[in-house]
Amino acid sequence: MKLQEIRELFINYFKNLGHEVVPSSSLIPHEDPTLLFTNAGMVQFKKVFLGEEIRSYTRAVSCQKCMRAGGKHNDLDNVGYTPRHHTFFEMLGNFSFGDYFKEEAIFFAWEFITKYLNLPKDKLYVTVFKEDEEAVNLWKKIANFSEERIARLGEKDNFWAMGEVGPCGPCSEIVFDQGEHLGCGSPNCGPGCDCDRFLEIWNLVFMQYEKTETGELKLLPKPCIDTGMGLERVTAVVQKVSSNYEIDLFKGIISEIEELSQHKFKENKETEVAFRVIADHIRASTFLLAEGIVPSNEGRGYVLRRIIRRAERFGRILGLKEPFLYKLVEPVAKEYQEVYPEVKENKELAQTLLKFEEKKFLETLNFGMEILEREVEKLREKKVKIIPGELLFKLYDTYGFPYDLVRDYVLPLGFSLDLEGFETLRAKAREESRKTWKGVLEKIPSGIKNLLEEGIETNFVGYETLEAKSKIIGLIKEKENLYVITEITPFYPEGGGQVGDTGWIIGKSGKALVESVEKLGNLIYHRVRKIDGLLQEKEEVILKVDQDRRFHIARHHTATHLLQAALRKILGSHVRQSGSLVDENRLRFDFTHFQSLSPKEIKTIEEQVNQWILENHSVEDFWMKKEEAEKLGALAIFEEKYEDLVRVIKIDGISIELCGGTHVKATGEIGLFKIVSEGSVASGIRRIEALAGLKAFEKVIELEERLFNLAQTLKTSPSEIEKKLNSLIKELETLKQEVKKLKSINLKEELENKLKEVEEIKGIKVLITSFKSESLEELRELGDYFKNKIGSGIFFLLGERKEDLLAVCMVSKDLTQKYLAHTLLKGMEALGLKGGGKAELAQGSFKEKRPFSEIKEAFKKILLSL
RNA sequence: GGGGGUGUAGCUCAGUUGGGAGAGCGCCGGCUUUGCAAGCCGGAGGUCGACGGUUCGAAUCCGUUCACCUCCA
Repeated sequence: MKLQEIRELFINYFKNLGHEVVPSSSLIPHEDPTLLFTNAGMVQFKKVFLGEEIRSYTRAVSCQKCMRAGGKHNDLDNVGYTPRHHTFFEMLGNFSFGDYFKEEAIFFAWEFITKYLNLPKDKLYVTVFKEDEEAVNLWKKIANFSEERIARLGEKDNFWAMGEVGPCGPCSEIVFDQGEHLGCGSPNCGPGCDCDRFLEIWNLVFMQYEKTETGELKLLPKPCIDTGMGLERVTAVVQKVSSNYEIDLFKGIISEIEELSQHKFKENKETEVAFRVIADHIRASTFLLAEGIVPSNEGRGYVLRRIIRRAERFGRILGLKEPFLYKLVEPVAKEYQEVYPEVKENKELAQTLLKFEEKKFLETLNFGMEILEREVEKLREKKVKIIPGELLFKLYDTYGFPYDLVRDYVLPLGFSLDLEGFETLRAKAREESRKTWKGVLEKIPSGIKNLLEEGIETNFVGYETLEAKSKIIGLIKEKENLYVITEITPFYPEGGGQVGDTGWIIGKSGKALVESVEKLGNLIYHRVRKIDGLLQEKEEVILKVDQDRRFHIARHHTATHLLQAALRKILGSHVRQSGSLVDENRLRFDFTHFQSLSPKEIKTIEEQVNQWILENHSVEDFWMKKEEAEKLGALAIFEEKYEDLVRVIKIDGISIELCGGTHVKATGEIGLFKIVSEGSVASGIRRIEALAGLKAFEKVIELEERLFNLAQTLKTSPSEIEKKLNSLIKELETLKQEVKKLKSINLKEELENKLKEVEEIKGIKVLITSFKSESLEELRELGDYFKNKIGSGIFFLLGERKEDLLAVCMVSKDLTQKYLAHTLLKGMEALGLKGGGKAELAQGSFKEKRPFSEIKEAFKKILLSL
């Protein structure tokens, strides 16, 4: 049976038992900020289990894509060395939300495994929680198991909990005996053993308790079922192969790696590990990229980068030293595109990004290699034969150069490695990083949190109206700020990249200016200022949004949607929003794209957006189920949390986006759209800033005015500016040349006169003179002139500035044996000079001005004294 | 969120207790050559990432900040 068939069989089996077939949710858990990736089938049902969400069904079945890398579950470093570990895998599961419980769950599992997958009964065992006699009895009854086929294990293995508090319960795992030859040989070896012989294939969780904060276990009124069976693992068992990597799904991927590397999968232990790593990681990378995650140096993007780099490193073992991963996207897509369309849709994007990332890693490696070579050379000179832990760590930590590549390079050169030192430093750094974690800054006023806990919510009516009457239900003063909470409000609270509204709250005997509006849960609070008179609790007030400002914002927001649509149309569908800011003055849009936009592209984008504005498409908003919106192809921002019912903004024929913001009614209202800047925010992410409506018009006027002013200054018309400017530049250049010539003639005369001032002291040519110069640089140049002219000698030049005198002392090289410029200069310290320098050149300044003659005499004295 | 590193000419980089901003490649002009490759001579090109401080004087020392690389959370 193929993997594909097992997946279908499982889904259909439970579908026929009345289970709702729920599609896999995204690898990015939108509803759970504590989780980096979806790591189990139950993640998307978490809220249902917690009783915070109610669905129209009570039984569900799913095949969920999962990722275990980074975060709590991290299998990354095991992948390759074991036959079972994956970063990416699929999890089959059936769920009961207060519907059936233990007996049915066990029965279904048993029936599926024995009757549908036809696994031999004599190879099957189970483990149960040691206190769960109910499960023991059910297994005896349903599977006809004798006591020795049931292993009773402790809390660590067979008791499951969602977190510190919340639903939990015992679980039971179905174990498959792979045969004695894989066993550990221990006399205690049995179904609970960790060794390769007894393979856990299906975990059934019986959620029957709720753990309270005091640690007490309360019985749940409606116990639930959550099960999970790794698809790759069960397929391996069904297909009777000894590792997950030998199932049908990996065949195409493995043979492509063989083709590329000219090595065989099972050539030896080392190649086998490398093949597994690459096969696993390319699968994970393809799925992550297909979900819109881009390699970066933090969060999920960082995990992706690590996966790619790890694959790259193992590729080197197979002699793959050029980018190759991107060539493996194709065989991965082939296996999955039917079931996961996102893989097919984002295939090209995944290939491009992978290649880009691979190239970057090669650069990193080259750079690290250079440093390594240099350091190794140094060690050789010092006759050290151990690579110190500090060096290993520095290469790893600072330059991202993996330790095993260092090993491969230095071992043949006869070095050993201080691994212990390396690990110590690494552990220290890790500890340091964890320790300084500060947690999120709490800036929400406590009074508002209290209101939320009381269950108070605000009804937002700002989509329909800009003015509303309501009752004040909260007045909170906290530090400098005053907050007003009303039953309903037309004020849009900051969120979704759109700034909050401003406006006024008007009561019978008071008026307040709304400065900012924020939201906590469903509670909207206004921060207000400048109270005219007094607002009172429970009072009826009028809430009035600043209408002009709101329209400016709406134009910018709708323009943002048009911009995104235009970017996708012109640059490609890999463009995804990765941040956006909309206020009354501008819009800022960050998106994934890996090179800068050409002026031509920018122009085309501007033209497209303006074209759509002229076509005056209608802008509609409506609420719909999230799944339906996704089916329509609505663009959703990743990492953003969306409820089941979502608001959709549809610009007729152009774009559909999930969005909570405020918009214009038709694109024509935007009026004009103008991009003002394009640049980079981080690697792979570009930023565009643009203006809409009146703000764009104002910008154009401003540009026009500047042009006009420029023309006036240049005494020409705006159309002639370039011509005029060019001729001016040319003129300036010739004038510059002339001035230089004249100056040098003048200067030459002056300098020649100065040459007459040269005296001989102790047989040395000495020149002490002053200039009307304000810069040390000039004095140095003058000094150079004399030095060239006279050759051997000592030169002391003074310059005059507003506050002080500058001094430069130069000694020609042949005299530096006896006279040092900086010693000569230091000798003048008694006159208030500060400075220093080297043998040939010293410079400084006199803090207070002194007559030239005095300085000259002093300098001569010093010379004579030496 | 924290640690480490980098930022100097168009590119790759040097710049040594703080004391004259440099090299190679590229670019422009001239010469040499039948032409090309090359060679010779000359030239342009720098807010030394930004801001602030210390100092007579900062690319260099200190502080802040930004960007990029990298390890970790």
